[in-house]
Amino acid sequence: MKKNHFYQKVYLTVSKVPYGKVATYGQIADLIYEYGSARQVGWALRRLKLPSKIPWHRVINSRGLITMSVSRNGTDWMQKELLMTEGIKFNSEMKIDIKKYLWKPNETLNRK
DNA sequence: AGAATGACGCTGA
DNA sequence: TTCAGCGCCATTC
Repeated sequence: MKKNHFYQKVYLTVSKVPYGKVATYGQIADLIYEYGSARQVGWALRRLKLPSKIPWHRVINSRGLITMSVSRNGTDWMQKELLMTEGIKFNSEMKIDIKKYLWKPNETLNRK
């Protein structure tokens, strides 16, 4: 893959998400690829093989939900387990308080 | 090369 | 606020 550079940036950005925080696909996409390519972030994580040093479980959709998909071979529920381990509380609908846990790249990441 | 798919997001109802 | 529809774009068939 020639565009492996794209994935590297995704992994790098995701790695910067601090413990107990979450980021959305759109947020990551906006940081590395400009607005509009949120889906490609999902592709990058899908290619990621486990176990991985990348905190991929901290990446969720804008609704504050874990995107469930049969294509993930069951890694979706694993994500929930990992997030709970980080102290993130889930709602009755497996929904988290994204307003509280959303990562702020502005403060955590060094300004560009 | 063309069409379908997908770990998403935004807007409108 | 929640649900459905349309749009984006790289990867895969």
